[in-house]
Amino acid sequence: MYRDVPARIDDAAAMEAQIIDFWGERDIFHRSLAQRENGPRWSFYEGPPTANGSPGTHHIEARVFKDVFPRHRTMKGYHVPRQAGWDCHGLPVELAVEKELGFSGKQDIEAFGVAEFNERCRESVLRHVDQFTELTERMGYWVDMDRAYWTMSPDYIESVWWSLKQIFDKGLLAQDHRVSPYCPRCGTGLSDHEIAQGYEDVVDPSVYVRFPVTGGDLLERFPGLTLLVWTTTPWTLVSNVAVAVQPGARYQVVRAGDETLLVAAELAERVLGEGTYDVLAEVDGTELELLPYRAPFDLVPVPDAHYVIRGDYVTTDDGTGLVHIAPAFGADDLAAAKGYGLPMVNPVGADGTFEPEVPLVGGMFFKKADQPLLSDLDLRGLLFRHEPYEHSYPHCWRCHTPLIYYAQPSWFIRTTDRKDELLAQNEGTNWYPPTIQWGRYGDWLRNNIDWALSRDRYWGTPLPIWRCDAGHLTAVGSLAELSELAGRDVADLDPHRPYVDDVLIPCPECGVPASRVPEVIDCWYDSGAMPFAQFGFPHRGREQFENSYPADFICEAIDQTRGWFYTLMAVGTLVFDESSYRNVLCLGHILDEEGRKMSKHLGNVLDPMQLMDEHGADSVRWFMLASGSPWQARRVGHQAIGEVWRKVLSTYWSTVAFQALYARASDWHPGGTVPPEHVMDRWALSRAHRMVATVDDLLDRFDSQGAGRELASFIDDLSNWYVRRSRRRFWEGDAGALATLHECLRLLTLAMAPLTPFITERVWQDLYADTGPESVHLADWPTADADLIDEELSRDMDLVRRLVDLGRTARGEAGIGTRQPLAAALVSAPGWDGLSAELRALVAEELNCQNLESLSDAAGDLVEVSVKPNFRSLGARFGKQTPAVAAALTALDPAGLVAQLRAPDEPGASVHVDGMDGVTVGIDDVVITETPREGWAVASQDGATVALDLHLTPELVRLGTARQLVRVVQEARKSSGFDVSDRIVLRWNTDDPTVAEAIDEHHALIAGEVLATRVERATGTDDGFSDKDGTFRVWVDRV
RNA sequence: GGGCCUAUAGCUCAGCCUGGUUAGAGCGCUUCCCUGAUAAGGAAGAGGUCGAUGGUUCAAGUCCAUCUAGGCCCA
Repeated sequence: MYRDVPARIDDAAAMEAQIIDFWGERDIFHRSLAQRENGPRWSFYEGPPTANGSPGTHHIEARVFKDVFPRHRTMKGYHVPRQAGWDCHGLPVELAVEKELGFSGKQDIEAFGVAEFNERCRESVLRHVDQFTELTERMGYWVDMDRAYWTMSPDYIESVWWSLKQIFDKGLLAQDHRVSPYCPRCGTGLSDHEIAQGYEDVVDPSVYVRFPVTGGDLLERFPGLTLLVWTTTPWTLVSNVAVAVQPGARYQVVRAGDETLLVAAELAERVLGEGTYDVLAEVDGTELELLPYRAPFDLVPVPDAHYVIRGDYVTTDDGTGLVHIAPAFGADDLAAAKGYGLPMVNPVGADGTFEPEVPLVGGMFFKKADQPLLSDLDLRGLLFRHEPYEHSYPHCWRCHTPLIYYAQPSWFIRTTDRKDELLAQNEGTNWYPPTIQWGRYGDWLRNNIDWALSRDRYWGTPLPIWRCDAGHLTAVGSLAELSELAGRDVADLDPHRPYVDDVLIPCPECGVPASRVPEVIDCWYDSGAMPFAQFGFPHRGREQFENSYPADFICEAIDQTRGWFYTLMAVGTLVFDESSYRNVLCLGHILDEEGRKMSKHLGNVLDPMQLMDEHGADSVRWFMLASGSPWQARRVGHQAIGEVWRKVLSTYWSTVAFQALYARASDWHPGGTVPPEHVMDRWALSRAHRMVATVDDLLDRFDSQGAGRELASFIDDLSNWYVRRSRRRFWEGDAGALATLHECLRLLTLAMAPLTPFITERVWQDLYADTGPESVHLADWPTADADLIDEELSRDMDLVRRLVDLGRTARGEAGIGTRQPLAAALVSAPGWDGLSAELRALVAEELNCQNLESLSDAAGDLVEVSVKPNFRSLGARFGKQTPAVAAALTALDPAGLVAQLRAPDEPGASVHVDGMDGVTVGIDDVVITETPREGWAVASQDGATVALDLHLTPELVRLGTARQLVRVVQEARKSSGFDVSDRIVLRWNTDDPTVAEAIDEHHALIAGEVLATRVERATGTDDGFSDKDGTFRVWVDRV
């Protein structure tokens, strides 16, 4: 028996809260996993959100997609364990804590104490994880949070250590001096994918500086020769050691005013201005090699330097083609300078300021040094030109400090050694959308550079490498291993700094004490290691790991292409020679209603909890899944989410409420199967089974938008066609109708359950839990029965609905309401002749016409025929000749042509076309439109015509009046709050004798329609209900 | 400078892979209709050079090229 179902859900959030309690009380999530334990495995990896702040609306997006596909697969019988995870380490957490403590750099942390600082970091993580847990539960994301992996847990760290040791043993983990972007505020280098997050547009000086040549043949030929050098980082000029030119490029010695300048031929005009100089000579870049010059500054000693060198990377795209070289501050610079044995000059300290003893700029932050240096150059006449230059420059993604390209020792993973394998792994990965694979992501892989792994920080996985004074390196793969090496039990040690730093081991090679290197690792490595570290593999969880690797499905937003998607693939490929995922769904970002990124800065952030409390989690979920394309940036707003409820979920609910209302009213119980006989029932079931097959297929292909579209369209068909057309049968308690809607709603509820788990659970509890599994989420995915899918009936029903629409159009244009019965309608449409009597009756009833006839049966004179070529079918047959055939068809007498085409024993009509032989067209090659000549209200579209007989007899008018009265009485019943099965006494009154006559004549019909036990004429004229013209008045009383 | 995405009604978006001669939906506006479930539903009206140009084709919103604008990502 159904539960009593309210007509409306007024408070979606309250309903959802009850459902969350229900799931919790009955442990439905865990049971949904347990009951599939023996099913085939479908492996999903949860990308851990960084627990460094409060969750935002964009977290709902990714988490909905991570929920819907595992739910679908689970219903289909797969075992889909879902372990939650939290990304605990890293700069973001440290920065948040620094901010809380009011720190401004590493010195403060050292003074405060690393142990205490890391304890604060741990607390901060716990705090933020609580908020994520709350969001996750509220939105109905089913993921196992009781067994969540924490990247800061000792088990996890040990797994990471193990994998790093694997990589170390393969010779792929090494320390190197390299120029890499470095954040002077945070005091650490950043990896490439971190830099990717932090480009900001800035205005830097673009300066052209004179470097006077001090020797060589060229100077003898051109006294006063000066190199014109371009740079956007004037502060690096202090550390200049050389100038690089492109070998093979042409350089010109030019006379401009009283100066003799050297500049790339291609750039001379752009730099100097057209017609302002004379070219004195032209030389190749190689001829300039070793040409000495005077450095722009003499603030720090730079021995054995300051001459022109070759630089293959130098371009003549911008600047002057003469590139200033400062090896400490540019990767290319360092490489080019190395070949000449040039010194590396670095007067900038780790905090980003010039060494105090440097004249002019000592103690100054590097960026701040540009201005005084430029003024000095200007004073000395070396500044040729100075203009602002807007470009994007990398900044620290957390603290927004401009990064400095800085030579320093760092630990790298040599991913470039495994580039081909990474490309091969990518080849075997399915990307949604596919363009990412060889677009954005493939591009990144092809330009792969080594992974800068180390961070000179505190709160992170310590790099498990011990080094002795002799420089021997020992990689350690677990605390047990460390205990063995150290000769004491450290199995229970917190593997974080500073505790792990206190463990010394005798170097296995030379026996002298070795201590851990000071660095921690990039937290992106932590998350990339989750496929095995989430189980603590290989120290524990071996079976779980082996059963789940690689993942069948992962999903995050597009910013992870160079983040998690990369680190996951890189770690997997390096450690196991196989990428850790097969299918990856890559989501577009969420924007605000104006199409801008959501950011605290702009104040356009939507609070996710508030959003769900206002609209319900189901509406928000549906919006994320089905509104617009998931892999494109989308705008989120209250209006769009509210519409989901009004259009989709509320319509679904009211159909459920309708079914429950009439099932209960007629004491109907689900159970015995009633074979669908009625044409509407057969149609609805066919439609429902097709919906199930379609949604299943789309969800298999990760197309939630398509699935949502199909579900919404089915809900619309069910509510606004099946139910509306079948209402009378429900009033009568028709078992076929009730059984059909029961089954359709069951299929719908199951198919929709992965998308909107709350409302479907509510419906399941109210209608289905009695006769099926106790939760919709413990049910099996429904099987689409191909035998019940009737394509012919679907096509016929489409025609019926088209004809009904046309009939309404015709009524609208004639100004005759649908309630006024008409005597006849004429119909012409392809397929009309094949329509069954019951479907024709449907059209007649819907159009309120007593008779339907075929227009082509009507006398020829009454009918106007027009013929239009059907280009689609003609084009396929006649190609180039299509227009000629079409023109010939149009020129023919339409009536004659149609007669020929319709003749039973002829294959078609032959048409004369100039220059062509034996052209024959069939009935499908034309669109025939038939319309009556006059006296009818007509509507036509695409070869279908409905014509209404507008002639009203007094009988028809009286019947129309009766229908008007019925309608008013129904309205009266409703607004009086009567139950649908209440019997009434109906009293009426009117001044119009023809109206009275109509009511008298049809009183039995009226009584039946409105459930009146008595119909009587009254005398009063006040109160009651009246039609809008006031021609009659009615009173209703419950019996 | 490179890569990718987007451009269709006032707004939000389908349609494009697989070309067919009257380009759709929702929201909003106007008029009308229907309604013993519905915050619904239906019809009509207003609103489109389908970003621009060129090409392929009998036929282009759809395929190709170039360009413009916006966005994302990278150097």
